[in-house]
Order: sequence, then C-alpha cells, then structure tokens
Amino acid sequence: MPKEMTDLEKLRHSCAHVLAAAILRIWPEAQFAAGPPVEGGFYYDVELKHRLTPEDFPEIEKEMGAIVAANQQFEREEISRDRALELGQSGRLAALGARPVPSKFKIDILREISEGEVITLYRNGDFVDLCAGPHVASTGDIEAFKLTHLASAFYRGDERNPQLQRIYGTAFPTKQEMDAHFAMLEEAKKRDHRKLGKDLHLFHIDDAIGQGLILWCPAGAIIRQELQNFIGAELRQQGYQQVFTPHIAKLDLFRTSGHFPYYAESQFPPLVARENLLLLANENCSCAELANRIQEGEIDGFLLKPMNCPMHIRIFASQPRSYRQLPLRLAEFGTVYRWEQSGELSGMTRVRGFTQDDAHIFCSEQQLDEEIQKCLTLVNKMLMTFRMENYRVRLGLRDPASSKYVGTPENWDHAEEACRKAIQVLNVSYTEEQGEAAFYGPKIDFVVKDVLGRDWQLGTVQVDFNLPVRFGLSYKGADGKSKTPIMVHRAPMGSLERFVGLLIEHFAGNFPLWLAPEQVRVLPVSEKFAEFGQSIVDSYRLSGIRTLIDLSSEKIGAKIRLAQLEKVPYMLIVGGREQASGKVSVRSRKSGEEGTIPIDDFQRRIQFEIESRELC
RNA sequence: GCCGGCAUAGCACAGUGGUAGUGCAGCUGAUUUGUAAUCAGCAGGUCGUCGGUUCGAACCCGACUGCCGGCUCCA
Repeated sequence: MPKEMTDLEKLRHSCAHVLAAAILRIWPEAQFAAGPPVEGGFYYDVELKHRLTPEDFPEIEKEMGAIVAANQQFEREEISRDRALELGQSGRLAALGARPVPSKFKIDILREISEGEVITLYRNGDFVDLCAGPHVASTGDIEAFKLTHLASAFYRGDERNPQLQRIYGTAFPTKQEMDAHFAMLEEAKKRDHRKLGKDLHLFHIDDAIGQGLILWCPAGAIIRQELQNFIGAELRQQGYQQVFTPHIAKLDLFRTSGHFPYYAESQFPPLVARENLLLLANENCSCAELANRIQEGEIDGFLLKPMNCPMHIRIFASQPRSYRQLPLRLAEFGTVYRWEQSGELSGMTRVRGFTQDDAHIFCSEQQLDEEIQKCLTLVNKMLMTFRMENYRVRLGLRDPASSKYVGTPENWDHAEEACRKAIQVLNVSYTEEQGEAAFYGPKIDFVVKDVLGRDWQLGTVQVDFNLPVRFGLSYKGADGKSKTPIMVHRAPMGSLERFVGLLIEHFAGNFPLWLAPEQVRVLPVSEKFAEFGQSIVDSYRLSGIRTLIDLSSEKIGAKIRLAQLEKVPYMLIVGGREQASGKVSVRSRKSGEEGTIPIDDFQRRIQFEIESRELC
C-alpha cells in the first residue's frame, strides 16, 4: 500500500533500489526481499551465497555511484497480478533481467497484496522491482549516500523463515547534510551511557559476575540513591506505604500467578533443594525428567522473582481487608530477575537483574479511574523533572489471536477501557498497539529514545483484573459483602538501571547538581592553601554537599581541566586572595568563571539549587 | 538464541609469522603554581581462554567466552 513518505524517505527508498541494482551487477543471482527507508537511512534484505562484509562496500558503492551518475529515470508502471507473477517466475523482479530462478520473496510479497489493490513496478535502467513507491524522479537526485553496516534479519521477522543479509545505508540530498548526519552520530556515541558509565565510573559489568548484571559503583550509587529519595518522597505524599520483600519465593507462588507456567523460558532456572536433587540422582533421574517434574509441580523449588506483584499480593492477603483500607498502595524498590536472551543484553538498558520503582495499588472499581489517573500524573511529573520531553505514550492492548493471556475477555475489555479513558483525561497523544499488553492486563507505557534513536520503555501503568482473581483476593465491602479488589501495577521510572542509563545519555553525563555524584570540588592554587580549602570542604560536607578537594601538586589549570573532564558542576578555586577575604572563586562546569563569592553565600546558593532539583 | 564483526596495559590505540609498543591514567621525585594539560624517572601485558598448524604464533586455523551492530524476544 503506498504510504505517505517524506521527501527524505523517498530519496532513501530510491537509494535502496540503487543498492539492489548495484548488488545485482556484482552478484546477478541475489534474491531481494524488502528494502524500506528507516530512521536514519534505509536497508535492503538480500539472500546471497556470498557472505557480505564491510570490505565489499567500496565495490558496491562504486556501482551505486555509476547508477547515480547515469541519472536513470524512475518509471512507474501499473500491471496486472498475472503479469507480475509471470515476471516473478522468470526471476525478473528485483533483477536486471530474466534469471533461471524465480524471484521467490517478491512472489511471496505479491501474494500478500490484497485483491483490488493496484500493483506497481518501478524501473530504473535495467532494474525492475515490485514496489509501491513512491520514488524520486531519477537516480541523479541522490547526491550523497553511504553504506553503513550489515546485520541479519529473518524474512518477515519470523525466526522460522530463512535468515537474510540486511545491508544498511543512508542517503541525503546533499553531501553537507550527510556529513552533518555522521558528525551527529559521532556526538551521539560520546553520550552513549556505556562509554560514559565507564569513563565516569558509574557502573561496571563484570565477567566474573555475569552478563546483564549491574554493579553500581560509588558514583552511580549516589545517582540511584538520589532518584530513590526523590520517588520515595513523592510516594509518601501520595499515601503509598513502603514494603520490603525477598528476592526468591516458592515456585508455587509463581504457578499461581501464572509467571512460571507461561514464561518459564524467560526466567532464571528454578532452584531445587539439595536433598531433592540427591534423591532424584539416586533414581537416575535425567535433566529432562527433572525439568518435567518441576514443571508438573511434583518437585517444589524456588524461583528468583521475575516480578514483585505476587509478593505484594501476599501482603494484601496477610490480613482481612476492608473497603476502608482501600486504596492500599504498596511500594518497593524491588529487584527482579529475567533471563533475557544473551544477544539482547545492552549496557544498563537491557539487563538480567534490575530494580523497579514498583508499587501495586489494590482498589475498588469506583476508585480505579482516579488511581490510574494519579499514576499517569506521577510518571508525567517525574519525566518533567528531568525535562525528558521526547517521549511517546503507548497503550498496550492484548493480541486477540494469542493465548498467552490470563483472565476473561470481559475483564480484559473492562481494563482496556479503563486505561483508554485515563489517557484521554491526561490529554496526551498516544498510540494503541495490539499485542503489547502484559499477560495479566493492558498497560500504558512511556517510551523514550536513546541517543542512537532506539526506543526504550520506561514508566508503565498496568491495570489488572486477573491476578486478584487467581490469588483469591477479597475485601469486605460497605454492604458487608466480600468483593475482589482491582490491582494497578505501576513503575514511573520502570527500572532504575534502564532509567539511569537513559539519564546518563539525556544529560551527556552532565548531571544536574542534585544528582551529581561530586557536587563541588575545591581547587587550592598551591599546597599553602590546602588547609583553607579543607576547612571549606568540612563546612560544606556538614550541610550534606558532596565536596572533594584536589590536593595534587598540579598547576591550577590542570586541576580545572581534570574537574571539567570529570563533569564536576562547581569548582572552587582558592588561594591567597580568597583566604584573605573569606571568599571562594567560583567556576562552573557550564559557564566557566563566575567571580568570587563569600563562602557561606555560595553554600546557601547551591543548597537551594540542590533542594529545588534545578536542571543545569 | 540466530547472523555478522571485534577482542593487545586501567582507558584510547599501533603492531600481517622471528621474544610486545605509543599516548593518557598510575607510582616516585622535583616543582608550589591563579582559571582546560609543569618536568623527569619508574612500573604495568601468558596479546580474552583452550586447542591446532609451524623450527617459531598477538598475527594463520578451530572451539569456547565476552563485547558491538542487527534479528527474534521483552510478563
């Protein structure tokens, strides 16, 4: 179906055709699948015996350059389905001419085009492709292009299908724009949280610990602690109650919740008691048999928790509940463990153990709308505090075709409607996406982009009519009857690991004062003023300002440079003049020299800046 | 998990078959400094791991581990 394309997308999509034509000049047997524009460029999926490597790029680019130089017109032609099929059979689609082997992927794509839709070919030079278009007028319009990287992709994104080679490239109307694009990418790489996390010693991932398991170094731990304090204070104001729960629980708990049966493969393997293992070993029980017996519940064990909700549910169930106690809001920075596929792990943004700023709200049906609303407002406020404005809101609905969900269709309808209503009240634009729900209910996700343009889900609010039923939760209503509560699962930041990862990139490591691991560094111009400098450090530390002093024998310029590179928000230069006047010479990370200020005045100023969580 | 690439000192990198190098960081000494790099010296590596080819391997081959880019997945 012809979609609306921007001019840039048209250009890039056209460049994908040029790429395909160039590849065919070198490898005429190449079979092409799809070649769309994407954010930042385009790709084309190709099946080819030759294993492409970046070393092939210059040769391919040379052919592409020849096609661009030839200034071939893009010609559109409407054809019948039969005619298209005929061309496909003779290998003529996505090809420079007839070939002995049919254009199999193109024929398959042709089958997917519904009756009544117009089928079009696009032709440039000898190259003919089945394509909805649109395209630029001619190949000569592509002034600047470059192949960027290789990847692999399953045909139609299904791992049962053949794996194709995906060649990525980009194109621009002018060379200058392309240069700017690559310069921007270089800048983005400098903000990458994996690089900054290492440079600034925020976190560490250690082979001896395990993939996807984060060690928070002291500097990173400060940032995390400040975030927890921030969220914690908000929650106290809003009537949440703090709880703590263990990292593991009996398998049966997660059988009841549905986590273990439905998502066994995305959890760390269960822990089985030693005596049970010995018993089974004596029976010569195979691993497969063991797994089976665990699955069937014949052997009990423990599971690292993949979610906190069952724990909070058991706290709810630990005493008789009355409607007077609702809404009951239980909050915890709860650490959960999930067995993510190794190829998916990435820095702090995709990990196997992470801590959610989690809470579960147990409420009545009448309270539901308001509770969702409050959660959304909280997420919103949190994002605004960091001025993370570049987010989108996604309403994740169930996929009617899938069986991975628990609960009745009526409950699902009810929950989905409640979410939709709440977002509409919030008055933000959102998209509804089928198949994005949690297994127990629909969710409203706040999705932000990282520096490289990849989407990450942060905050989430989820409505759940199902787990309370599975756990048989109840409370006594005002009418004396027993009722089932509704649950709201919510995490404004999502996971602290992912959130901090994105925060590092958002601020490029230049954290606002309240988050900065080191807030102030005192730089004596010589060791004669070490004692004076230390007295400032002592005084600032007493008021909780994170302050260090640089007592190295470097010259002041070198000390400044180091502090600047370490992204310390404020440098206080002290020498004879300051000592005599009881002042400090302030230099800020952001704007350089700020002049001299009495020691106590500056202290008050930064205390205010910290308390108000001012952004830099 | 799948496809491809990569792996040399804490970090950034050089080293295409003949006993491993540069810069920064580190340590020691000298210097005591006024707003983004003071000088000198020292130390630091089983070249990711294991196996193979070779008289000889950082370098060639294989397996494994980890990382990077994608794909699939993401309760």
